[in-house]
Amino acid sequence: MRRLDDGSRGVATLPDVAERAGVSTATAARALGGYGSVRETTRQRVLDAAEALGYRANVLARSMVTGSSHTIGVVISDIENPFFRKSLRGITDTARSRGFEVLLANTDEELEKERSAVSLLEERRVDGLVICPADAGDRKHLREVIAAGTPVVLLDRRVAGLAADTVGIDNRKAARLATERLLALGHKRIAIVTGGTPEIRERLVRPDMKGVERLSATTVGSRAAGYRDAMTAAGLTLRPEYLSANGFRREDAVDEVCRLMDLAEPPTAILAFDSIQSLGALQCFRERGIRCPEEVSLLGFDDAEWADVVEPPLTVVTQPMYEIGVAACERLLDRISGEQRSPVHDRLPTVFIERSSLAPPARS
Amino acid sequence: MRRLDDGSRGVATLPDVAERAGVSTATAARALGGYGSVRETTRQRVLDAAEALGYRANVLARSMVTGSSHTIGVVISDIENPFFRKSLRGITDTARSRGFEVLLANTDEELEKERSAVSLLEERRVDGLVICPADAGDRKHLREVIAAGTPVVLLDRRVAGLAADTVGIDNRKAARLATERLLALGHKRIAIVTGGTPEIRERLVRPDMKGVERLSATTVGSRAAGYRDAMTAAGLTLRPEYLSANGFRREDAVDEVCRLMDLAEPPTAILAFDSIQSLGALQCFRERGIRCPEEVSLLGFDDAEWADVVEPPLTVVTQPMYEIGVAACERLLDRISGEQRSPVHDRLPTVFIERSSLAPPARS
DNA sequence: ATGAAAGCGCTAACAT
DNA sequence: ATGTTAGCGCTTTCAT
Repeated sequence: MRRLDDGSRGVATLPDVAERAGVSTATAARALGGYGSVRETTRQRVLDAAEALGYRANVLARSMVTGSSHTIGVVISDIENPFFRKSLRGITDTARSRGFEVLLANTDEELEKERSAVSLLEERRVDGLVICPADAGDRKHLREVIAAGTPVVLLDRRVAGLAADTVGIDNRKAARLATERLLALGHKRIAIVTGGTPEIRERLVRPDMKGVERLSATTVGSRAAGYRDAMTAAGLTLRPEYLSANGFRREDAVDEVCRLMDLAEPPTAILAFDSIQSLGALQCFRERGIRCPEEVSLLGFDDAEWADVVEPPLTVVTQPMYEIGVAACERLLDRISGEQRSPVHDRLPTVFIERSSLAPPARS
Repeated sequence: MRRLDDGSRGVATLPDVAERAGVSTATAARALGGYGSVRETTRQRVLDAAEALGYRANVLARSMVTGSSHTIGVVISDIENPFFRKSLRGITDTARSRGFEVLLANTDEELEKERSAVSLLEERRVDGLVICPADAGDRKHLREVIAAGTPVVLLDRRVAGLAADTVGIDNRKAARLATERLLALGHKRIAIVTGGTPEIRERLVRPDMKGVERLSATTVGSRAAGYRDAMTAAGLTLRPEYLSANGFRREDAVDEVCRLMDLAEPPTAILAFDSIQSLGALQCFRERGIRCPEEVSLLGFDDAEWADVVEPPLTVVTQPMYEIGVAACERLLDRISGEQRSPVHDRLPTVFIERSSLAPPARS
């Protein structure tokens, strides 16, 4: 064991193992790495020596010469969000099963944090990145990392003009279907709680929600477009006051839903764009003593683990969160192992789970 | 930019920057790293060259020579568990603010996965580890990594005889207090849903729960001991059928709580050892049409984000999950930067949050 | 203040 | 089948 005296950790290195086994480092490396050819007896000798010394390969050193760190970076906005958390699990499970480790970074939807995360991960020479890009703003850093040759796959949100694979769902269709369900129940006053930023709100409230589908925040944009499609197809006029985008946090949603319910003509149904927003709506109902679904129906995106245990049990459109993570990671790993093709956009199917938060509108 | 032609990524290296700036690599390194001494004009020239080439330091190479990867490994059982995920957020936030990255591994409470996770993280030369050790079994791998000189801090669970810092709460006291609250309400038939394994169950059901406090699964053990302390202090006899340990997953908890409620003399109050168990209990109540708290009271550990929105809103004993993560990470980082002291066991305070899932026992 | 040169621990030609 | 050797990109003495 080398350098035990100079204060450093007493870790055995390849030369140590080689010496003990009485072979060259090359042979030791071959035996340990299971490549090239080594006589069986030699291999055994090396393995024994490694075992005896408690040898652990230094993956960093290996990465330096092979140029591959066998690490992927995951950049998501918030691990607290059920969507990302479950996707992350899909990513890590897949990565590990293929011998990759995962470096994690939270951005809290802040562009600056996203930039620094990407930068730090680049410095660590990750072999690729799974990113859920911040909703708006400059995408230079993403363009650069792709240009530098690092494969990137986008999770959940699509970014126009970026040469990266994308994995998510068909948001526009899912939102349209969800809205149609509400419409079929007889609802006409349907509000959306998007969790978007104030800037997004400005786009939402343009006449006829024109151009929302081209919002940089593609998830919100697409879902909003799906909502608009269904509403206009039903011959309904869009009310700007039913289009909410007040921030992605739960408190924001509580405030927003309360505002909605305080309207002279409150909505009879609410479509919440993610589980945090649903939770906010539920909290508002509880605080105000508003009965759901008698007074207002609630339809949410994402089947959080608590969705069937709240009051009322929540009817949801669920995305295959874990599978989205798996698919994203697989796409990435394929690219890393050299697959060449133009960017693909995977759209996984959603599922409608009927529970008890929907009812026809009350006669008023 | 080197090797752009041989197919590798077009990343600039230190020599590239040095060449362009017309200095040696040593000077370039000094300018970039901000150490040693460099003339101001030289430094500027190097910085400009780096900027122009889009130079990103290769942290791996740096690690090789410095011996520090500025990375910590986090080994937890399941990121889906609110406790771990909030702790993880505390860990990552703290690590990042001090310039460290986080490598994540899930173990699903499986010892084998824990072993391999620790091993893989060691190979990556993490500077330290935050581990929530599997509940039972052999701890050789932990002992070894500590012996090899890698600092380790234990999250949530304590392991007897391991020279590692621990960060968690005073589980025994928290459980005793929780049980006393139930007792004060008049409950005598109080069950615990621990989420432990069948092996743990065997220890639980020994006469008078003797020796539970010495269980290898220290969280369950300590909490069970706290429960026992309160029950015996109140002069109550322990009923083995009220001591449940059927697995940590939600379905396990559902089954177990249903079994409890099917007893000839079902408990009038249940103490759930984590939020997953609480969720399971709630689901059982819902499926069986059991009214809570009228027919049975439920007191849970951990304040999950849904706790105030379920029916009934859940009364809980909450651990400062985020703060536990922060403290664990800080302990670890201090050790990494050379702090020497005998292992400490931080016990952060718990908070009791009164909501609506507790009531006096029904007259029967 | 700056440069030359020796590694960190490993892999990968190229020899033998 | 095995050994020799030259790096991977960086930091760090030791000179100058």
